[in-house]
Amino acid sequence: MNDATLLKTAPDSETSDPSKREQEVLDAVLDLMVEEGDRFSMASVAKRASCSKETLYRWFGDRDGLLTATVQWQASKVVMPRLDPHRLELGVFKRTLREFAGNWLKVITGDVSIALNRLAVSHAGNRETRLGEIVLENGPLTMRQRLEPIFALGRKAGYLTADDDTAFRTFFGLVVADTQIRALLGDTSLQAPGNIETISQRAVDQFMALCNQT
Amino acid sequence: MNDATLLKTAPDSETSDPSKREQEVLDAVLDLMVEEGDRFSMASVAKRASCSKETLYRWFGDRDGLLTATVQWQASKVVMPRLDPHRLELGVFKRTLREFAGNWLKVITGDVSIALNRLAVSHAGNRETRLGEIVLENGPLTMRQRLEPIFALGRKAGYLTADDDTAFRTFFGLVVADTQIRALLGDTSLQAPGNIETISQRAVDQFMALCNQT
DNA sequence: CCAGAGCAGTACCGTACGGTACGGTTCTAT
DNA sequence: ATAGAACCGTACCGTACGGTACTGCTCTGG
Repeated sequence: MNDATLLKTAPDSETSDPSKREQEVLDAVLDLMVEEGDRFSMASVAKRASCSKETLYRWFGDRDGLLTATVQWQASKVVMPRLDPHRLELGVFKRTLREFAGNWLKVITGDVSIALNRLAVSHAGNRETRLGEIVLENGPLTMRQRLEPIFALGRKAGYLTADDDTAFRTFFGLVVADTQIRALLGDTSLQAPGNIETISQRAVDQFMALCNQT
Repeated sequence: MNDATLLKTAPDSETSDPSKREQEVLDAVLDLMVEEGDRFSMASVAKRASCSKETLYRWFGDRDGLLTATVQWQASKVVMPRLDPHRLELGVFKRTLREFAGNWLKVITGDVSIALNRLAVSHAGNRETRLGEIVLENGPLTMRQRLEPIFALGRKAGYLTADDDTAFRTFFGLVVADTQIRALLGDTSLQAPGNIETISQRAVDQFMALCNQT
């Protein structure tokens, strides 16, 4: 059926997709991460997922392997809407960017994203682990990849003149601003409803004003 | 001499300024924090600072007290230039903002700031500790306080129409963008020399373009 | 010169946790 | 039906670290 039920028991956790059961374990880890940050024990994971510690170690190698698998699992779950219209009117362009911005803000202010980024940040800086790298790849860098084709279309239609570097940096800054770092530092004053829509709207307007100047 | 040499031995570490010797200890902690993040032991602090663990506990209460004192000590060291000209020509206004932006970028990409923010981020989320709160207050919130009088002057001179909330969020976003989160996640591709000047320049130009629209 | 306090250095204690071993049970493939 | 593997639950081990206790040394005030 799935590779985790084969005799050889998932040889390398980094290459194979997690089985159903493994996914349950990883979701348990995500829960614990939201609740306790980095301070959960392997025993608590085993208990929460109703599995044995031995199984955890057989499947994921060690604690860091479990964390890595969890981060990758979450990354695989977050898919951003990818609208790629071939013809691009200004209204559609702006709406696309607004949706993108809103979606992004919702993701980075979510419990799981905050927990994951806290984990990655606190583990970054020591070699031995690739957590920071992975979150970096699946955060800003992936967003950039998804944004670039939209920028390209906008550029083609004459709405935008800046290069990808500048455009992305500007867009990121206007949309995210201090939201993420404040969330990571524990600021809870961001949960005003409708806040995200207001911010997305303004950010895209500002972005257009900047990139649309002749 | 100073209160730490009195008989009562620094009753509450949160209220009194650290003595010379205490400052040496706190600087040792900062060093260790840069080197090993959050994973240094009290024993390693004692060794590095050539003091006894007992002294650490007498002065700072417990590990969290030591971390808190360290964060506050560093915060007290970082003073941003505070130029407040009473008359404000456009050139001076823009130059002031550029210097502010450059200084800020230099701070947040520095080793110590990164280590401190990593620490605060990883400790945020659990009650029991105020580290996130403290870094938040001494990071974005202090920057905002320092920026507001400058904004006020600019507004008075007609260079800027946005309210403080919008102006600060916009300025922060354009200046910092993804720099800080990438640094915290371990991205080292930011050390290009002259980078900061380029970014500051562009950010302020963009800021003026946005806030200067009639 | 002496009394007393603070401190460095070190030994010590309790605990929590990463990682392993093992007995008993369930599932599967033949 | 049965052998064998995976797996759960739990007991176990070693270690690392937070926090305390103890022993002298040093410095200061009288």
